[in-house]
Amino acid sequence: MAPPQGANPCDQCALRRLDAFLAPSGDELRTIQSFRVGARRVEAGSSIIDEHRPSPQLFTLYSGWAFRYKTLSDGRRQILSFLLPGDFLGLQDEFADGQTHGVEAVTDVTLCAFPRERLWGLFHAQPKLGYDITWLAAREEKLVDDNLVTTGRRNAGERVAMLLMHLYRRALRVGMERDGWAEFPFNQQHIADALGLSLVHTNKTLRRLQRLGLYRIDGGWLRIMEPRALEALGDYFERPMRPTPLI
Amino acid sequence: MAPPQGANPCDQCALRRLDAFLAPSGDELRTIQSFRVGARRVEAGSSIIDEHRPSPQLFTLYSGWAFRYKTLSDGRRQILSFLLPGDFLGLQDEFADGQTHGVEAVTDVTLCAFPRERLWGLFHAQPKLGYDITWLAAREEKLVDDNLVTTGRRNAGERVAMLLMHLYRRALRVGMERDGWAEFPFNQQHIADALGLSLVHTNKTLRRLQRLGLYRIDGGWLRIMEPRALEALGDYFERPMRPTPLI
DNA sequence: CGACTCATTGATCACCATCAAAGAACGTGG
DNA sequence: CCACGTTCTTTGATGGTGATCAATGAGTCG
Repeated sequence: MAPPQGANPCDQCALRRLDAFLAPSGDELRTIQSFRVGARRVEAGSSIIDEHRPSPQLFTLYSGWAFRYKTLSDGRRQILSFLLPGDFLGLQDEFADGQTHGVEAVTDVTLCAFPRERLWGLFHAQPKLGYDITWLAAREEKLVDDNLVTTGRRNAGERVAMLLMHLYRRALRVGMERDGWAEFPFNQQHIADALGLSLVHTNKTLRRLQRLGLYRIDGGWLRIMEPRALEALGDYFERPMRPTPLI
Repeated sequence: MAPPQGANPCDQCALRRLDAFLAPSGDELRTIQSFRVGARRVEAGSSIIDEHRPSPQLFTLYSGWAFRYKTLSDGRRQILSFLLPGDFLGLQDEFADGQTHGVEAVTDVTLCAFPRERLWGLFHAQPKLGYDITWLAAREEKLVDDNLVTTGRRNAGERVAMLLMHLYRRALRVGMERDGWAEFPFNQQHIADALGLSLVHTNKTLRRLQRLGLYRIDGGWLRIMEPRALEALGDYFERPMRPTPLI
């Protein structure tokens, strides 16, 4: 699960073997590798980026699941988006004057770390990588846009349906799948915090959809039994995604 | 209100005189100007970017107010964020395979237009401008993050308080202000759609906060009477923003 | 003046939050 | 190996926030 070690770690990056990611040119790969300053490991439940302290590093999530969140001062928490392998984190800090979000690991997680102060240098040295980072930022915003529609306009059943389909699709995309079951390491508190629902109501809604036979969750794995029904219920039809850059 | 015409329109850009924006180098300004293909005018209530058809152009909003939105298939609408002069629009389309958002003008609006197919060329020619566009994208995502916290975790009074402070601050920043009153061209349907509330409940909540003397709205202008109270109610304390790039 | 849009208010109801408690799963230590 | 603590899930009961329905008022335009 840990990123490769040694002289040219990015050459052997397991993520790059996935269809989900674009192959960079040799030059680009070398630049990425020289931008990289090492790996980091964070265990399940721990903080990757503190909500109120800007991180001196940027990361690409290499393995595991994480999420971005914000909390109000009385403790109410909103999960903004979930992070899977290949996602780039910490970019917002660069421009937000400290008013940003936290990132927490759901499972044990490994990350590739990059020094924030060299971000501009990366754009300068390889404009294509700058373009790719913008791409990743735009994709990330699209996720939040979708989540905002969910919390703003969908009811509980629709929210759950949308989230299950969304996470299932993303897990498949990066190979977190076996025999039609996708990794699903979340507890109901995570789901509630992502959907803007209470824990109790999240539970009741999940059970209702499960009794209808739309999906099953077992031992941290999710299987979608009725994708059409869940898509229709959530009014959420995602097309297969183009391959994206991987920094 | 329209952008300057002539040979070197960006030299006389009124927006660039505001403290809110960073001054580009001469080279950068020339590159921006050559990237620009003209101006466009859209009247209040009309569509700037269609929700389901990717736009062949990118825009910088030059004057007026607009908003980004998504609708569900049964017509429920969620406003994702509001746009003010200086905001850059259409970037997401570049990477989203058509699954994107619409943009609609609240007031009459003018825009500077840029050809999408030359975006990569811009990054290539002037990496600094690529960096700036990433900056703008990250700032935009921060707005959506905040709105997601609002719809997910704030109650009606908190939502309204947060939105009023947010829009007031942003309007002041770009000079849409006179004697402590900020432009406020929104109707209650806009506010409801942005906050994930019904029109009726939005009205009742607005009236309640107004009766408490926290703010006043009159003829399309907003005055905040009790900024501290609104900030505390919304649990939303925004620090003054650094100057941002202007493309 | 009539048509239209938008703001306002009251009445009713449902979805979801909150409160409370018990069950299931798991790890730890006695 | 079992008792116990911890975490997570599940269910029932109750209440409130906000949705929905309905209607009137206010302002504007042709």
